Amino acid sequence: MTRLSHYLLPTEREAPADAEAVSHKLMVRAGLVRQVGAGLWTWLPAGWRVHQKIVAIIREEMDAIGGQELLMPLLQPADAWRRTGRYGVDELFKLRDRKEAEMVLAMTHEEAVTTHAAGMIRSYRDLPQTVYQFQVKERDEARPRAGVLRTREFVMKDSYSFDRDAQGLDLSYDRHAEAYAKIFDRCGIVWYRALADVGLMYGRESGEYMAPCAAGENDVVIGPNGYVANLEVASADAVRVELPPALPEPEAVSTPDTDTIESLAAFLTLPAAALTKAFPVVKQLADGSEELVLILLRGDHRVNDVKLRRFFGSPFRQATAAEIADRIGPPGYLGPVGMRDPGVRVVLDAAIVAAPGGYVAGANRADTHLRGVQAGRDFTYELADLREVTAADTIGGEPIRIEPAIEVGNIFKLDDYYSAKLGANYLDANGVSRPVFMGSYGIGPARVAAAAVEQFADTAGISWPRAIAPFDVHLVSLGKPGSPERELADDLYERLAGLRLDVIYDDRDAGAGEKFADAELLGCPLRVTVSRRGLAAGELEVQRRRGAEMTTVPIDGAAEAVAALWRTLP
RNA sequence: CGGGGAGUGGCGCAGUCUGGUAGCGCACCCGGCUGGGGGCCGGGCGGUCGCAGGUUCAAAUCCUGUCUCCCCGACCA
Repeated sequence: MTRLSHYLLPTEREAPADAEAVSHKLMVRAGLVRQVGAGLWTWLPAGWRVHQKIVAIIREEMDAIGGQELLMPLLQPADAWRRTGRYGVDELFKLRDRKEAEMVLAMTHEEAVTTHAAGMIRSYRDLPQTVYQFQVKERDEARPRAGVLRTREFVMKDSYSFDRDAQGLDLSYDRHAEAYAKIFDRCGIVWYRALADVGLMYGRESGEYMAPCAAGENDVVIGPNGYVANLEVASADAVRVELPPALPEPEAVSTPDTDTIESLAAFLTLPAAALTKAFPVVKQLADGSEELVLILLRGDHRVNDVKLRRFFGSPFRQATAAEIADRIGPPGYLGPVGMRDPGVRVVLDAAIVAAPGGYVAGANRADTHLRGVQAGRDFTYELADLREVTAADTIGGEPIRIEPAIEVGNIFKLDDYYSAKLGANYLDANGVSRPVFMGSYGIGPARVAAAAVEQFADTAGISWPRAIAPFDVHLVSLGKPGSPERELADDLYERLAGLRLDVIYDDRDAGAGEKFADAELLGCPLRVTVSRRGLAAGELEVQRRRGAEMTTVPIDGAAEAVAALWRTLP
């Protein structure tokens, strides 16, 4: 019998002073987690029950698509990480053993699993395979934050698929996508699958599973017809803008002390969208060479770094003041026409040419801008979608939303990136050696829990989806030990447990208010109250946590009635 | 990594400017009352004031160094 009088559930009336996120405050207050250090958390018994319920759901769905559970070590030799090029990653914890051998604490397990694949998979007959584990990951985060949302150590479900070729990988990837949809639906959270950046090191395709919530660190763009994309990669139609007519040729305008878009717009009494913003960057190529590029955007738009990096296919940095002065013009008055070095490459954001008319651009001379500038006629350019979507944009004429969200899972097509580097090859039916095609798929159970807290909390506390609540029923007994209502509660506990419900039984010698407040804080889907009052009336009070609706059930057959009600809950 | 803030009993805080016996609320322990929204009365326990060094007759308080934690941003294979 799980009695609250003997259960380690240290609830707090007040949240930690330094907590900001709702999930951080409530998970601490409800006695689910306690902090050990920055980004390092202990899961207390009730919190661990939530975590393990999420794990159980994931395990069932991974098994359902043929996943095979295994366990790989957290502590690993550095060698494989050097070979995949990931040893230099800042977030990777590095250490030495007593023999001074270089070791790492794994942040994921591609190196280990691919090394195993290289040793165990020989023939096309050995493929496909999918393995998975629940294992701790270690990341030396620059800034852990928001309770268990962003930590340095956390359990991840990571799975890895091995296929003969890209088509096989596509199937494994799709099967994971189906499993993930079931997992997040079963966990009862609101989620989106978003288009995502694959990063520089990765292959073809990836998806991010995003749970919208206020504490989210990512922004997702949600449009019509199921369009959902991470803001990093999202595209949309910019707000239309009325432009001044194009002039036969650019015309210089004196614009003293207008080196910001705001001041220039005010000076010319034009909307910011009728101006152009010049953003000089330096593309950094793998061979160490660099190239100065001028990015041109509408005045009301911002550069999206991820899009620009993808466009270049390489990292970039902002140009230095010296580089700008030498080859373009004075800061605040940059533009594509009349650059000191006319050979500087100009890349135009697609939103600029979407509207006809003449733009204003810097003249590359102090205190001077040009009016009536037309791309193509006045300068040569390349076109690319490089701007960050704004909430005012539309898609197909429909409005969009931008919501903060937390990434609870992701799926990647790695192709042969790791297998090629670590020699994971097999012989095909013709005896030809080929690299294994891999996929990598993660879910963070802690983030699923935190997202559920964020999404459903109210002023009284947490409101768990029933599938991942620490307990199904919070049984509250009022009255003194030894009283008839206590005896009834004891009996009810056994009956509910007999119906395979998980019950937490508040048998403490405490006031009703305290017990109710703790029950609402902990957030189990049903609260059942046994009291003298109810006993006299022959009924029990049942409160649904979500919405706080009260009902009563007759004492006779109460357990069955509670179980039936529980099955109807979200 | 840049900026800002904070370390005083389990939690939340005051005291630091202006050096002089370490306090408050909650929690906790004991006794009693109460028993449907964190109730009441009485009596208690608990703190090397993050750490180290210095100044001083005397340091939570002043000085130096250091560690840790939080928030915003950058970053986030």
